[in-house]
Amino acid sequence: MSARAASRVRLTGRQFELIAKALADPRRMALLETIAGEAACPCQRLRDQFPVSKATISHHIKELVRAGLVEAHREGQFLHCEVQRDVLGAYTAELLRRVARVGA
Amino acid sequence: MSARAASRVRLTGRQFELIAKALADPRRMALLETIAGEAACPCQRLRDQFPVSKATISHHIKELVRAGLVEAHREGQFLHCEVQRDVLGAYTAELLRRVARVGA
DNA sequence: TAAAATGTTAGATAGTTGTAAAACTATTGT
DNA sequence: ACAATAGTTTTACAACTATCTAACATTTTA
Repeated sequence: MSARAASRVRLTGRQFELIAKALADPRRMALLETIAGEAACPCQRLRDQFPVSKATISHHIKELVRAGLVEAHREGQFLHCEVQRDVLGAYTAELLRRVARVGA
Repeated sequence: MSARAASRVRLTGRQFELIAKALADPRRMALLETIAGEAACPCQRLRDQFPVSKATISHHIKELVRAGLVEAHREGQFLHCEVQRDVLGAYTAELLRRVARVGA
């Protein structure tokens, strides 16, 4: 099902770039992994697990949302973050497509 | 076969980071795509297609090799570059694994 | 209302990096 | 040997970015 879902997502060239950059920072990648480990992860839980300021977390979340890898919605004072696996799937598919074997 | 080949490659955490960073720059990504489009691409062909100095091309190639995405071997005065699709496959597999659905 | 908790924004700083010019090495051709 | 070609390395610089502190807005709780 995840492969079919990924094929439904259409990435623009710009989004492809944003995703690649978002994934390039190790800390941000780690944050994404933590978000992926929870159904709906509030930012505060991220602060408990990483030795970074809340400003930095906020910044990284913004980049992940901008890339489309994460969706965030407020619930009162909390910001719930949810990973978008279909977008990541579309990225890996496009990545492999761009480097596909010639004439195959 | 490409999926089986990818599963044979084992990425260290360090290499995972290097690959992510190597893919993050649009120009370097474009170079990788061009390399992938040829059986064995000499650097000079890259210079013809991109408006960058040879120093810059050399630098990007070095990063791609460092990440393991490209293998290069000299043949006389030429440097032939070849994309390592199994490494890229291992990267995408590891990426999806790290963000896999919980308990699935 | 006051205080506490959660997250955002603005500004500053330190580190990283993409780029080119220039000097260099190494190979090929005349 | 000389010149031309292919690529590397060094150095320098401008742009970007991860990070923090401090001030702010918003929501919950006492």
